[in-house]
Amino acid sequence: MLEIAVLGLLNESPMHGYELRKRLASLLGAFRAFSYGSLYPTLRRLSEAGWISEEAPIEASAGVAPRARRKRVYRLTADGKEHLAELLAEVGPDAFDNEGFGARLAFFAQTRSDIRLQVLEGRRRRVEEQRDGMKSALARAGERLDRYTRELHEHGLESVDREVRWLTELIEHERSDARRGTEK
Amino acid sequence: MLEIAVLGLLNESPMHGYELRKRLASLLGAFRAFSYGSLYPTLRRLSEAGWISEEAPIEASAGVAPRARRKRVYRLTADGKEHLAELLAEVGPDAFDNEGFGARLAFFAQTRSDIRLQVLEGRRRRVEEQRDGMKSALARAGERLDRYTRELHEHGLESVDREVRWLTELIEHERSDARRGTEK
DNA sequence: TTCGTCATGTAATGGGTTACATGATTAC
DNA sequence: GTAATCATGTAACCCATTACATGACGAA
Repeated sequence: MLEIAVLGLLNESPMHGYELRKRLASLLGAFRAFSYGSLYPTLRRLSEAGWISEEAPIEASAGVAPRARRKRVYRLTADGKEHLAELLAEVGPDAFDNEGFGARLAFFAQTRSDIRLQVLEGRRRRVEEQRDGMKSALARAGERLDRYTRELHEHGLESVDREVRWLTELIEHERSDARRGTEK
Repeated sequence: MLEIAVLGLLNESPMHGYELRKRLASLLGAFRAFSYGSLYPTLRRLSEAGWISEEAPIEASAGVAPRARRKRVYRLTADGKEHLAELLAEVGPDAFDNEGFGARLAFFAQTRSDIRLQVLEGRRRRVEEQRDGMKSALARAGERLDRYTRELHEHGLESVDREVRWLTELIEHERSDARRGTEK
């Protein structure tokens, strides 16, 4: 999750950790922020794996030892680019849960069109299942539930219902794009 | 979170762990399930704290030693009832995030009316802040965003917007209930 | 010169999941 | 008699947060 987000952002442009965190927050819509306590260790790990390179700040030459250890700029390596492409193309179960889907959608512009469609459809299937489960649970227990619990469930149901419709629109859009691409 | 959910459910009726987990899943609308790996240790902890009591299955008297260690039924103690009331009345920041609010709303029927109003209003304030943040972020970056990221943000914005309106309805309902209660 | 914010990091902790292990009970 | 599901539990792990610590830089 953090991994895919970091690699995806660094694919757009090299950055240092602090900046990365801000872009992360705005990208993921403030619903996920990630603290430095997880970001920096992740950068370390990705660097050790060879997926990103770490451009240390310029060491001053003379013996002044300014020890200005600032702005370590990270950039995606060729291996990292490849790894990111693999991650984005993984359409396993993780790609359809809230987090995984959000991360993938955020980098859809960097994703192959056929994969985009698979992700969208898988996500829709998942959300539909959730919706159906909620719907039947509500139908079964609806009368016995107190006002607040029912209200909570109904609002939740409407939310997933809206998401299904939204996904359907995205899928249709994606399909018509694909058609336009092949027919001529 | 698990603590409040477990205590809240046990306040409705005594139950054993397995059953508790199922009720938890349906109560929290399948968006949170909790595995046994967290449920049983929690039951142990709550039991040690004296908030719930553990009714071990009946030991057979004769020397047959049936070691039937099944269905440990848990029930809320007087201390536990008190503790639950305190938890539900805590209107700190935790009460307004997704998890905390969901847990509290699920047990609103067991919550004092004035606390209900505080929780609803705090939650609304929180979601409004989120909405405003998203709105201005979208206004600032909207044009530069690629189609998918924008779509994701817009859908997110609509969702929080809907939640604000929903909360407003709940609050008004709550207020009119309170009026009906005092005016005569 | 002091305050805000930029910038990087670590250690302790937390709250959970996964995978595993065991066995009783029920339905077929 | 065997499969499903009821029922309880543990150990290893994971991914993150919190709190802390440090210090540079720009603006008032």
